[in-house]
Amino acid sequence: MITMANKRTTPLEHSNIKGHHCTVDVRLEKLGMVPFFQSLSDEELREVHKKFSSAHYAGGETIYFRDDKATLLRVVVHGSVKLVHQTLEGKDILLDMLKPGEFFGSLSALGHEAYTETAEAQTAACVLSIGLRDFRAVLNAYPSVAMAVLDITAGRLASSQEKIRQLTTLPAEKRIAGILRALAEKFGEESEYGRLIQLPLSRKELADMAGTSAETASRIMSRFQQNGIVKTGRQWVAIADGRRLAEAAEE
Amino acid sequence: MITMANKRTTPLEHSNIKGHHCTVDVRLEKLGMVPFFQSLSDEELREVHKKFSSAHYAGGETIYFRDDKATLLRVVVHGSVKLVHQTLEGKDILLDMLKPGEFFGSLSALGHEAYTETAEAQTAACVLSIGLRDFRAVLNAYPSVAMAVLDITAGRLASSQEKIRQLTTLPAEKRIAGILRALAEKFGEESEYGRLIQLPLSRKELADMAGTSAETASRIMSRFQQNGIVKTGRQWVAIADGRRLAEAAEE
DNA sequence: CGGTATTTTGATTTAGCTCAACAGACGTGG
DNA sequence: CCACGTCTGTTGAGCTAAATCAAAATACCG
Repeated sequence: MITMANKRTTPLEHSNIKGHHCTVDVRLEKLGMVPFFQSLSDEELREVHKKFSSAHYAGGETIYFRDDKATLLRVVVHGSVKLVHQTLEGKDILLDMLKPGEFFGSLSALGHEAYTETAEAQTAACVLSIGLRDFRAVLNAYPSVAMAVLDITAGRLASSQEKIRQLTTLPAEKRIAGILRALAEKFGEESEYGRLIQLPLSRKELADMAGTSAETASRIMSRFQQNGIVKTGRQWVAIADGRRLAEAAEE
Repeated sequence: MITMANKRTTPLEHSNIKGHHCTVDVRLEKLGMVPFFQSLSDEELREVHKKFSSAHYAGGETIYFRDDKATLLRVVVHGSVKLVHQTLEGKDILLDMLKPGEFFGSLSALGHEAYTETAEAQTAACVLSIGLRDFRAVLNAYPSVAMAVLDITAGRLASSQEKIRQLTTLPAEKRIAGILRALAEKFGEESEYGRLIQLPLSRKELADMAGTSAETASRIMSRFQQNGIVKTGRQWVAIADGRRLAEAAEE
């Protein structure tokens, strides 16, 4: 249970992780928690782990840019990473926010393709990476891993199509409500304000996820707060009334 | 080169395929053309083919409904199939249009999941299907096939995210222009009208692909026709000036 | 030739964008 | 610890692309 004296001070836990937290032990442990490596034995896991190298990023730091040559597949070990499509006119699309255990980067590229999005550490983050060639070798060696990766990718495709549906059929308010629900599900922790989304989450980011403008996102959040559905401040959001939020997302 | 006397009569070739066209020979030949089976030898292909059964659908016929229990993976052998998200208010989202060699249906479901979209034969179509369990066995037996399926799925995820970008950043006209380009690329054949999209393609379908209304799609198509960019009639579209269409899709 | 489905076109409405100004929070350095 | 500058968020006022509503016109089908 997180508590704060001053209502408006950010209630987020700032995990001031330093580079030294990414020890081999932590990395191995986290790698075993990655969904598609769960089928591996400790022995196999240790073998696979050798192929990975680790890196640490400060919050806000870019991990790779769109159109960079895609050579690595990465796994979030600690912190959170966001995937962004940046457009020419400075309008961003926030595609996904990843938490430990999720992978990103290149998959299909047999070699010389480029990343289709930019990856940025949202909080301080520890990330493992493996060369594509090595990863393909792992997939060949362990069909169960390949299967799991396929399942996850197919799942992401389904979510992406669901998002298209929401963009074309739902008004901004319902889209935001849906996004808040998903974020609370994924990053939420109980707090005195309700289910607190453990991420620095600005209006602009919400807007970029919902495909709307920061102003519209702000207005909608104000309305939600007035109605007692959320409690929110600068860079943070907590769900005060999940029931009513679900209703607001209702179609 | 397709020619027609009357300008307004549909210039589409109506492939009046009958059930008997889906012979074993044709099926085997087509299966070999499927991207993810290309790595297999004739021997292996014949073996895999045994697991498939075939079905024929009339144009407009539904192959499966959203929320049906997902048990089969299917491959288009002849004709075209469209994948649609139907919403409560009758607003459809056209997710994809598939041509021979492409697969659809369930992938990840290890068992008791449901289809996330509805599949409908757009023209008369011949479709092969394989039980999920059998397909997983094929993937396990032939890692190269699993790899190819993963590549294709990752590619579809990228397209889907690209579509999200277009929906949130581009005006309807540019989205339609982009869609016409993609369709012409995939289904186009040269004709007296220019590159003719070999599909029955209504304004409503275009609208459902672009996430706009049929009226808006109609207005945009009229404008394109006035400018000499396309030639179009009831249920058909041909690209008269690919250059200018590309400009219209420009961002 | 009548009936139906598709497309076009017009008129009106509106959600949400943009522009603009302001206010609150945060951090930093004095 | 306070003053100041810089972000982030709030709020208001118009504006616009596109939705919706409503006919009419055109193409296809038997």
